[in-house]
Amino acid sequence: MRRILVTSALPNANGAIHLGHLFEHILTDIWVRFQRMMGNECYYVCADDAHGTATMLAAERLGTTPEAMIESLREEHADDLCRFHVEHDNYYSTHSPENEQFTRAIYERLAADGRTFTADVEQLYDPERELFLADRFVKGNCPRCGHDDQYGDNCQECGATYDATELGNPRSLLSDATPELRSSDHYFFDLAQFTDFLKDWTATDAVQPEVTNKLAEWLTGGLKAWDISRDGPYFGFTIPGTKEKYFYVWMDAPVGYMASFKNLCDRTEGLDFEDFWRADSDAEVHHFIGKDIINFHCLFWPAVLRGADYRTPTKVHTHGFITVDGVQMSKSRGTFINAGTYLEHLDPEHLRYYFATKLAANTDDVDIQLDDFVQRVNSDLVGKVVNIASRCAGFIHRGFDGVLAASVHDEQLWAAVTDARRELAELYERGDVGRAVRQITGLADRTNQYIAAHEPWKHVNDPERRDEVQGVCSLGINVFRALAVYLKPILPAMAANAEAFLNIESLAWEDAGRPLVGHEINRFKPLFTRIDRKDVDKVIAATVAQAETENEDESDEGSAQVSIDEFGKIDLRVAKVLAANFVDGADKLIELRLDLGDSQRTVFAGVREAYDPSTLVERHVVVVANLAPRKMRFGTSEGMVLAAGPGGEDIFLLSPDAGAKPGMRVT
RNA sequence: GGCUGCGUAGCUCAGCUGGUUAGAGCACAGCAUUCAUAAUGCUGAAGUCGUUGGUUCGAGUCCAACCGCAGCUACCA
Repeated sequence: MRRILVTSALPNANGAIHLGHLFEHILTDIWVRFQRMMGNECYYVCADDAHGTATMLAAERLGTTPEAMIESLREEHADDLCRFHVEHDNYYSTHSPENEQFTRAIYERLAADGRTFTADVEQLYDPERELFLADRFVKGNCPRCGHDDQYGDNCQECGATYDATELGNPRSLLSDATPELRSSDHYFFDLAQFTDFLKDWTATDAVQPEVTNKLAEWLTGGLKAWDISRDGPYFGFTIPGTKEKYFYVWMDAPVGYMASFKNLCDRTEGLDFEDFWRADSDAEVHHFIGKDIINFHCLFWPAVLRGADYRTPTKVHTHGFITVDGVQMSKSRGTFINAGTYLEHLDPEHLRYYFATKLAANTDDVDIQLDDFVQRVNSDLVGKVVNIASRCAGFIHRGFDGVLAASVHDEQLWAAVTDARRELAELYERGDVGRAVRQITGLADRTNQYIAAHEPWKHVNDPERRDEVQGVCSLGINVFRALAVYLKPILPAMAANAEAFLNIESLAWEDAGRPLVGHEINRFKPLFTRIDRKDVDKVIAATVAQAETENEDESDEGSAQVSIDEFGKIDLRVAKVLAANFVDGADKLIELRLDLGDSQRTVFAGVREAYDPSTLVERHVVVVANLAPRKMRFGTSEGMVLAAGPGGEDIFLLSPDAGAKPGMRVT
């Protein structure tokens, strides 16, 4: 039996849990649940990352203390994640006595062994707020291209990277004051001492190959010393032997993994911290992180552990980012979806399943396509997997008093299902969950084919074929049970419903290898509900509404409004319909030939249910003339005709009043 | 700019160390079916595998350049 400690990256204590956090915690949780099903001893800890200037400033703005603010957020975060069935053994905070103790002890060990040094650093200082300014709190002119309004680390316009002290006309974002250059002693961790160790370590399978490649960039370029101190005022832990020097948040954040685990050990009988963390521990430590923080987890963190004589991570599992419908999550688009908003309208397992279908052991970004989300859940889970149980259960109850057959009707099908558990276990272990899901739905397909081929509904009243009907439907139920086992790491609540239906104890992985025979099952009740696209739209609308309220408070950035310039980019024109035709093979589209005055073009419009083509010819419509052409199944659409209404039969095309001519700009 | 990764049917993706007519699911069309949460089955249509050049008897698969997308570029959490 393996002993495994698992962590997800620590959410910041400065905002709600959103889709990005959910992705990481759900994929970690799937792995953890799988390990537990395999009989391994697996602990999963996390915490809020509480420290930093941002926390301090946010608390100040709210008129409260950082401690009060982070504690209420911690509770909210833990609750949100719990409601998505993410099963942490401990959800702690980096602002904890354990963490302070570990961080200081690690630092003292590093300092005693000559792994640290101090040096003078010149930094911008806000004389009004009386604090040193991190790069994100300074703006000025880019030293290379001179562009205004650039942050202190790199230029959005020309891509240059530079030091904040190089900015022209710098100003503090906190006070608008002009920062002064001040020098201060900083404490450094001498990362370069660990270069050889890191070269070896990053080349092992402790990290994915593409991560190894990426890290080689830093390793061959020469590692710089890592500045681990910040000047006060700062919300964090003070560095031993100093006044007003604090550990940089990234110094104590990963130590927070240890602290959270220590806190768990202290209240768990028989669980020993040192068993997992001493240098020669044979337990495993797995970190799940996003690709934005690989340098912290694959360079700094292993080096710090090594230098402090702790064990290094067994594996760092790096994943990509979440996008929604192809673009980054955005508050104004309504795709910066918070956990709480989602839960008001949708089932957490819908999201768990959809994420699972997208999971692979690589660092590619994952795109959530809202239509795809609805379809996959409805057709895969409800239409295929759960449907097997649903269609078989009735026969077993009506004809056989709810008792399953005494033997397996089709050994070949059962073997395929049961043999899959070995490969599926490998896929879960590797994190190739999407592939596992595809195999599972493939088995469901095969089983639906099998049931259709034997047509139990035809033979159920034929006394001679009663045994066959019972056999077929019993095997269907058994396959469903095996699939519920395979899906249990992803869908724990659905699995629990299945257990109740099947009248069995908690499903274990090896149950997929043992059929239920001569067993009485309970009546079937829907185990899983389908998604209504309208509920997805409600989540989007609620998120947009939130963004708008936030904008009223601080109309800083990310406004849901568009500027006149942005509106001006959209070229709306009056067009005359020259021809309109049905499209062969399409039941929603009409192909329109439009006259835009100086040009003609073809546009496909989804208005067939509402309009007869012949009534459209000669009428004027409003068209988006500079919309990127879109290739569709029946041809390329070169624009979009504007219409109002929810769709279907309720579509109403816009028209200009009499006198408008084709080609006229709509403004 | 440098680096990492990605670019295969309308959409999501498989295609391992290069080898016969490029696969699956969703969506779409037709047919069948009615046991099932309008679920299921069968059939079909759909791709110059980002572009160009190269290596090879043979390349989606290897190499180069280019184009596009995403991310990183160390005190932003």
